[in-house]
Amino acid sequence: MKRPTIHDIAREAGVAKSTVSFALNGLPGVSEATRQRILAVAGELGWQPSRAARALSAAQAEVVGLVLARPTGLLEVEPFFMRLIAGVEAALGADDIGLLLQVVGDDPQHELEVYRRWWGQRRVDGVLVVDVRVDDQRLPVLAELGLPCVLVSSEVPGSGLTSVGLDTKAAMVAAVAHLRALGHTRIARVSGHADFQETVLRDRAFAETAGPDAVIVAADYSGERGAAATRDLLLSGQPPTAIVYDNDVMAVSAVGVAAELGLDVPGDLSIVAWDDSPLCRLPHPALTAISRDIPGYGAAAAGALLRVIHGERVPDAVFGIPELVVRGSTGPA
Amino acid sequence: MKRPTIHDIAREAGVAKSTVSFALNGLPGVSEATRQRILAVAGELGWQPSRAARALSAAQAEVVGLVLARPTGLLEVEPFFMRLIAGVEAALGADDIGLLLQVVGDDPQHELEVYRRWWGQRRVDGVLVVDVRVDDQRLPVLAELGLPCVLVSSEVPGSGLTSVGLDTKAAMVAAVAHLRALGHTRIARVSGHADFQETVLRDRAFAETAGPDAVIVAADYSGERGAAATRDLLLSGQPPTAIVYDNDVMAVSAVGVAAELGLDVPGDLSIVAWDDSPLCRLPHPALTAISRDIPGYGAAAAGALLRVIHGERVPDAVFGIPELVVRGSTGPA
DNA sequence: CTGTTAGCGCATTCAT
DNA sequence: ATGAATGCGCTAACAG
Repeated sequence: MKRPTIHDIAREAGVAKSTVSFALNGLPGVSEATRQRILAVAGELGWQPSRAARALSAAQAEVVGLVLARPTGLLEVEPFFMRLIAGVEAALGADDIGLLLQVVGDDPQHELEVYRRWWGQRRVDGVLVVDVRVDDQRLPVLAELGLPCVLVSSEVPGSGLTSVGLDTKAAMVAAVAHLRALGHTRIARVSGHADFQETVLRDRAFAETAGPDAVIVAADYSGERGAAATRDLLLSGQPPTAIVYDNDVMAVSAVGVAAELGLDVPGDLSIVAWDDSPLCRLPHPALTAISRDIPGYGAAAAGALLRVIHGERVPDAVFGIPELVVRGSTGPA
Repeated sequence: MKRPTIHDIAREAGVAKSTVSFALNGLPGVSEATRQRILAVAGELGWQPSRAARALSAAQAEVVGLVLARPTGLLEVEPFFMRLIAGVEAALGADDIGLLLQVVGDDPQHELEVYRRWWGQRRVDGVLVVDVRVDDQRLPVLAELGLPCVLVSSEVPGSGLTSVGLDTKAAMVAAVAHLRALGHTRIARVSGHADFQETVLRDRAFAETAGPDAVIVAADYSGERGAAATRDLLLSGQPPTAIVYDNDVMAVSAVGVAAELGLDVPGDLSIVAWDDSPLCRLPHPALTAISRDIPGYGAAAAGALLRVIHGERVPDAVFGIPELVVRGSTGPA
């Protein structure tokens, strides 16, 4: 009544353990007849390989890790991560690789500590790294540790680490062009964490697209900061007629701010969200948004990680084509 | 330049492997002097235990699993899970137990398949089970497999499985009492998945509190269904003046519906959300909500799971005291 | 084609 | 107090 082992199968089938191992792993060196018999016995016994034993022997955990390092107040309402994870697991599932998740506060030291432990104990074979910052202090450590990883981020030239990115520029162009076409000239943007690399890229893309003096107010992806930034913009001397937000959460909060100030959306203010999670359909009017295939993105990143773990040298990649989904929150200037 | 093992430490310190093992694990049978020397050497060498070896030897994965089985459209915007996970890991971190996460579509068979694999391969030592349904088909399987688990749910009498729940009745009473005090008499409720056990409990609590003929419209936690239910209610012959929602997402969408219908919140409609995630502060007015310590709840459930894994018989428990946080979305009838 | 054997790194029992 | 020996379940190199 205990877990059957290869040894049990061997005894039951009247062959040697190694024969069983070969048969089970589809390796040559076993006659088709014996292989079938072994498989049958394994099936009857309900045998499943022991992960621990396999991991020890193969020196492979068959697990990849993901650390989420944001204050939970930010994490829990940010749909991006669950969507990413869903995609990651789709790619991992085929090889039956597990995903070890760790959410740590906002402490980069803590995050590095997790990587050191995970890799030191070979608890994971590699990790996916999100929220890459400018001059990210994690990157050199990761490189030095030799922990296989893929940056879920645009490329980071000096790092020597593989990245899988999204086309930020194209997305920004789509958003701004849409607003321009509606006649907007005073277009502003409320950005995410100022020291995320992605934010800097969007800053640049926005400046190149909306003009160098287009206003950007820095926020941090949270509803609070997003709302505050929106208030600042709308109560300023020259309020914008359209605002592009760096995520859905801040864009949703902007609808609230408009209501609070008695402004009509999109009559007085057009709003563009970024990511296009189901959050965009919560407010009225529903939000026009930059839409990207986040699950697909996660799957691509996970696929790249598997190859990196496998020892391949994987080139940086850019995933997918952003699209603008027009809903009620944008209208003529 | 490769990973040091206990053997290396033993050689370096001039003792036997077992002595090193004893010293490292704080077991008696080693002189204090040797212990110190061994610890010093281990530190110099940067030794870390191999998880795979330890797991094989101890027949313990030191990992617990969590399967999330909802359509991703629902998962990604539901803050509950990330908050729960944050709490779970807080409890797991102390013992350095990992959390293996698996998101599967909406397929209960698929979920059971995951449990069978995880347990068959001893990839996890136990699991946390969420979204418990009425006559949940997973429960007997879990019990039969002998996979240690804790239901993140109110108790399920016949199941033989340990549960950690929240005080649903108290929460409902708080919500309804608040609305009653404001003079509301036509109070309705928009519920989550009809076949979740929690929904049934809330149905009953609502009927007991708001009166047996208080209207309940069944939805599924999604913004779409929540909005549709709200529309149904508000466009009916006797529209309610207050609605209690089973989660934050549907409550936020209700603000949108009110705006769409030209109704004032809370002037024409009072809204109570359930969970009190940061989502509640996104709309204007901000949402009054039933607040529960979800991270704490997750930690409690994880703690119970650890004890179950340890072989203890853990009694069902109810965690924490729900509170009503009053914000702008509720007002006099 | 099949069986024997020796690790993987750690825990632990049993002698010394 | 310390060291030698064995097993966890699987893989793989080797000999038969």
